[in-house]
Amino acid sequence: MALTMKDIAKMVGVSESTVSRAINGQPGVGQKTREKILTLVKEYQYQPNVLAQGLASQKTHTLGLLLPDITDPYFTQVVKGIEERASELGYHLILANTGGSREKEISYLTLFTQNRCDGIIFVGGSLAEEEILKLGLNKYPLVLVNKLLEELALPTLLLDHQQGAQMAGDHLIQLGHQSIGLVIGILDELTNFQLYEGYQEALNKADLTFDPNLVVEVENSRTGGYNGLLHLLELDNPPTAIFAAGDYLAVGVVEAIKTGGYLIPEELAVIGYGDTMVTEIIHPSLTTIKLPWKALGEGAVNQLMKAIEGNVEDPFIILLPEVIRRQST
Amino acid sequence: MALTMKDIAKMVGVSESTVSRAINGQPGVGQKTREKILTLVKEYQYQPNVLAQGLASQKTHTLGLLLPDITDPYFTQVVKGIEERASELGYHLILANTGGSREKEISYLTLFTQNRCDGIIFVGGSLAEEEILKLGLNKYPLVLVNKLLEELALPTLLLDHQQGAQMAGDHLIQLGHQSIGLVIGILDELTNFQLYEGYQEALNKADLTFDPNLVVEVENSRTGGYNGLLHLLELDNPPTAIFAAGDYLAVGVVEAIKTGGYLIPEELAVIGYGDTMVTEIIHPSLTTIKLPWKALGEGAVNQLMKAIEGNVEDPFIILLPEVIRRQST
DNA sequence: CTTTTTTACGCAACCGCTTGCGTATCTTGC
DNA sequence: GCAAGATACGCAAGCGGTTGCGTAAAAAAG
Repeated sequence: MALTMKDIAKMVGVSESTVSRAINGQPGVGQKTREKILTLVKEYQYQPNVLAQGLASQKTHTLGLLLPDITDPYFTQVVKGIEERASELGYHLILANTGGSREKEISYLTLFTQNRCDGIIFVGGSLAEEEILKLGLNKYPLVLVNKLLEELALPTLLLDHQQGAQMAGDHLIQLGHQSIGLVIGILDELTNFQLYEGYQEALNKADLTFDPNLVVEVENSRTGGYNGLLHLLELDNPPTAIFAAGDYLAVGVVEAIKTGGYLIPEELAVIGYGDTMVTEIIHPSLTTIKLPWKALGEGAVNQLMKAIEGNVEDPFIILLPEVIRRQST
Repeated sequence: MALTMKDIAKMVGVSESTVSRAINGQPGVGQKTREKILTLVKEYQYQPNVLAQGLASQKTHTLGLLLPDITDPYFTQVVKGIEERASELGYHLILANTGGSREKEISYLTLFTQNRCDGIIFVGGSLAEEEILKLGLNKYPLVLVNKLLEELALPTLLLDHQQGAQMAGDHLIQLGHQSIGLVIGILDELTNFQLYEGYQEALNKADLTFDPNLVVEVENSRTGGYNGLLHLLELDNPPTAIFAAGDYLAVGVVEAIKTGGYLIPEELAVIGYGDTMVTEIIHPSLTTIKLPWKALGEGAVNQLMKAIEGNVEDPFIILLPEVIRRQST
């Protein structure tokens, strides 16, 4: 059995309260006593029982992390950011992989709120407003990442996809392109729609006219990208550059271009979106928009800390992407 | 404040002990009382305080998960397997991303053993025997995944890389190849050495002579693979098939072959190792050896459960890979 | 050297749940 | 209808810490 505070107290010849105060750096302990206690603590490698601590102090120094899929490469970056920041602040993480199932989300959430965690970070996921309310989570320290519940004023961290698309457009325009094709997933999805808007905005700013024919809406996959590009090549005036609004789309696009025998970027430039690992693996390597997923995670922890302390100044934080230039433009 | 057991007890008009027993399905509670309690519990959504429970019962129903890098796509599969199985069994996970730093490993391990977790799963990582011993972990419920500490008889789960390489070799041999090149990372690394042995074994079994010239040892990366293949092409009798002992190596190899103007798989077949996502993204898609990472995670939890109960029958479990045939062979 | 203020420390209640043991109540058998 | 055994339940002592409050001792003030 591990050492308890009582043991330390007995060895030093003081009460448990004094030991507790000494360890936690609280006032009310004499210089010499404190040193004696701390020395013993070091020597015997005493570590307080976190459960007892949590029970007594109502603080667990643990954060609940809820996400739909831990194998998603974007989310792992978020997790890494969260873990690093949390660890710096002396917090630990309980991991809940929900697989997107509402049932699992609810079950984990109730567990988390049941005196297990000081706060919760909710990445993606499908839970809606009503359910959050029903669980009484709206006034629990909870931060949403990459997920917007408009009616709840919960602290939220998002990526500015609109801006990201605009940066992609700007990049191509700066390189002299006047006719830019957009290969994109279905616009019903919010992210895609935001990208679509950003694309338009970039054209507007540069006084280029928007041509709906240059936009192809496809399934967000490699084959989607492939077919999308073939479609664009059939136009009377095919574009000189493509914004493929997703890296997998971009891979398909690049493949289609190469199959068609065109040169990248000389005859057709391509920019992707997302900066997954595939962008460096294909040839030519892909210029893309890098999304600050890890920073999103770090920011989430910072926000959560504020939520725990009860003073979130600015509930909405929106992070900006960045252009990573490689060989395809 | 959440409901406590005392509240429930008061409502039903019994003592806390009875409530406790009713909830935990223990004997010593009358049929009617039990029902009354359970109804109230449902109605008010009472959930016991896990900290108090853990403190009193010395069981936390929590597992510690230690791994070097959560963004590694192999590890995430392991994590997924662990999470699913643990969740099935009513266990939760504390996540420790150590970045491979010993300091963090030790700090997390001591935390875990400090009444926080019922057991630990240690994936990869750099900690050596002595340190495990020093932490008194050799008799703590601990399972190693993808990491071998020979002198400690800790329950361990490994992948049979030797067998995997043999399967790769067999596959190529069955397709009629007699001269098989091996592009591999440095042989000092255990995994690579095992792959190397498996390759030889496959040749032996088929009565093919082993030619050291066909083996190139390179850095485990895309460029490593690229250069490795160029080297093989310079031989007087270049091989007709390549086993690239890693998917990234394989990507480089494929690139080099395509640059050289050869056809895959007609003139040169390629098989990779690992089945990361890249294998489906490159063209032609890569035949590869799939490693059962997720199963490794599930198995780890099963072993850990046995370790917690104190009866591990067979401490060493070795899982077999599988050939995934695609276009490159 | 006394009086007042400050500091150092102990006491004990509490956090919410578990569990061994004792007793009142209920069955069962004769 | 009563002794003996089984059953249902309560009591109270933990589990290992934290913390408000009271007091004795030390330091500062007069």
